[in-house]
Formats: sequence, C-alpha cells, structure tokens
Amino acid sequence: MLSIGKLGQAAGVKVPTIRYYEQIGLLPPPDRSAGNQRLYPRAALERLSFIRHARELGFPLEAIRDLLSLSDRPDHPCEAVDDIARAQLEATRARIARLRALEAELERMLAQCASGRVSDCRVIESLGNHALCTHHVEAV
Amino acid sequence: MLSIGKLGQAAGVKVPTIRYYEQIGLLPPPDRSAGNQRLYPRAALERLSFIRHARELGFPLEAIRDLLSLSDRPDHPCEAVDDIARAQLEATRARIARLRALEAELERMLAQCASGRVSDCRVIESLGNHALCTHHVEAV
DNA sequence: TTAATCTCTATAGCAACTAGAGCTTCAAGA
DNA sequence: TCTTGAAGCTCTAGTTGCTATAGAGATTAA
Ligand SMILES: [Zn+2]
Ligand SMILES: [Zn+2]
Ligand SMILES: [Zn+2]
Ligand SMILES: [Zn+2]
Repeated sequence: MLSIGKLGQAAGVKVPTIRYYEQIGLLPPPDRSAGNQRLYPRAALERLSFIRHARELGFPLEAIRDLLSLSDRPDHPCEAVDDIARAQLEATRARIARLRALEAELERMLAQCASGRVSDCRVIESLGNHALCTHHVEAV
Repeated sequence: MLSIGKLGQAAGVKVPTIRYYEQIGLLPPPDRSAGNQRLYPRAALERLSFIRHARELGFPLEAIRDLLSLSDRPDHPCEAVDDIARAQLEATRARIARLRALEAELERMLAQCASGRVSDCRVIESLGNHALCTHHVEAV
C-alpha cells in the first residue's frame, strides 16, 4: 500500500492534484489508515499514471474520464476510444495551425521594426492597426 | 461618444469584457451619462482595438498592460516593446514545438491501433504504459 | 405610451490546478 | 519513551481571461 506522497512521487503527480482528482471523481476514494490517511493499492498507481500520460498529451479531464471508463470494458470494440484520440489529434492540429499563423505575424512585426523610437515602432503600429495584417486567424 | 455596446461592436469585443478590462485597470473608467451609463470617446476605440489585436496574437493581459504604457511614451526607444513581442514569439514557438510532439505521439498511437477490442487497443495501451513512447516533452 | 433593447451592479462559474492556514499523524533518532 | 520534523488532513481562496446570470434602471423607436 502506498501513502499519497509515495503515490505522487511514483506517478509524477503532485499530492494536491491527487486529492483534486479524488474530489472530482476521477480517482476513487481510497481506504484510510487508522489515523485517517489515504492508503492506495498498486492499481491506483496504474490509473494515476494513465491519467498523467493523457494529461501530458493534452486530453481534457472529461475525455480522460471517458477513456478510463472505456478501458474498464475490455471486450467492447475500441471505436469510442479511438474517436476520443482522433478528436484530440484534431484539436491539437487546429491549435498548431493557429499558433503558426500567430508566429508568422509576430515574426513579420519584429522583422519590420527598425528598433528606433516607440513612435516609429512597427510592433506598436501593427498592433494598433489591424489592417496591416496580411493574414488573420479567428480565435479557436 | 459611444455607448459600451457600440464600442464593443466597433472593436469586436463583448460588453462584459470591456467592463472587465475597466475593472482590472486596462481601460480607464470613462465618463458617465446622466443615467450613469458609460460614454466612451473615440480614443477608447483605438485602445480597445489594440488590446483585442494583441489578445488575438496571444499576448497575456499583463504584457498588454506594459505595451499600452510603453506606447504612451513615443519618444522612448522601442526596445522594451520589441522585447515583449520577442518573448511572445518565443512562447508561441515553444507551444508549437510541444504540440507537434503531442501530434506525433497521437498519430502513432492511432496508426498502430487495429481497431479491435479495447483489450487490444494501442491507444489505451500507450496511455497506460509510458515506456511505449518514443519521444517525450515535458509540460511547458 | 409602451415595448423592446441597453445598461447597470454584483456574484458565481469555467479548467485544472496551486497555495496557504491551521491542524493531526507518523517515523526515526536520542 | 520522548521529541522533532516531515508528511498528511480539511477547507478556503487564488490563478487567467473571461462568460453567464439576476434583478434593477435607462434609453430609444414605434
Ligand atoms: Zn520596435
Ligand atoms: Zn493581426
Ligand atoms: Zn483502438
Ligand atoms: Zn508519451
């Protein structure tokens, strides 16, 4: 059995985060010691590592909740799992596309600035005048 | 003079957002009508458009606050302005790099899945077993 | 004049944690 | 056995950048 601190260390998750996951129902409440401290079985480490890995990949907690409950049904087809992963891939690609447009605009602004006085700064000018943008992406 | 609604429409910013910007000191409190409604001069539209454009480019509000106060000193050198923009460019590039690594890992997971049962799903397996990842990026 | 539309303040909520206060429990050394 | 310090407990509030709601008052058009 693991204390919350050991579990956190083993999974690479901070202690308050574990308690937070329990609070929102992502981790089941574990048994307690005589002194009311949480004691986790080995299985909790697997589950928490799964969550951590999915978080690193950008899955929102709601998606992770679904993935976890799907993984409890090993005999079902994995279509729903793959759908969630595909949605995450799509979201990731959309964010990349948006950020690349922002990168290009920032680069352009900086390249045009001759680094003189603020009154001549192309960065300030471009920010103030939307029309100076060659391309534009709406918020996603 | 513009009402808050007209200002919001003109700048493409929602009314509660304008009030929020005033609350956090990003926009100066405007004069009020006899009936206590906000009345904005034309200059407020410029300022708000500047903020909106910077937000679209991903600048955090704190950076925008700095940009605005720098733009009030036209005779100063624009170094500090360019520094902020460069920092934003760097942050954008870092996020892109991270997202591209995530994209690759999601692609790999999905490509390897034969779409059978959950017990054989490579997506679930990869999420559960960190060691299956070929590359990895720490959170930024 | 009356109805529709705006605007006002204040409060609460979102994601996904993080930090702190003030307390209790536990493990190891003297 | 006692003591000390780390680790644990609960609860609340803060983070970022808004958005939503409620209930009231102001303004405008027909
Ligand atoms: Zn410049
Ligand atoms: Zn632009
Ligand atoms: Zn699958
Ligand atoms: Zn991985």
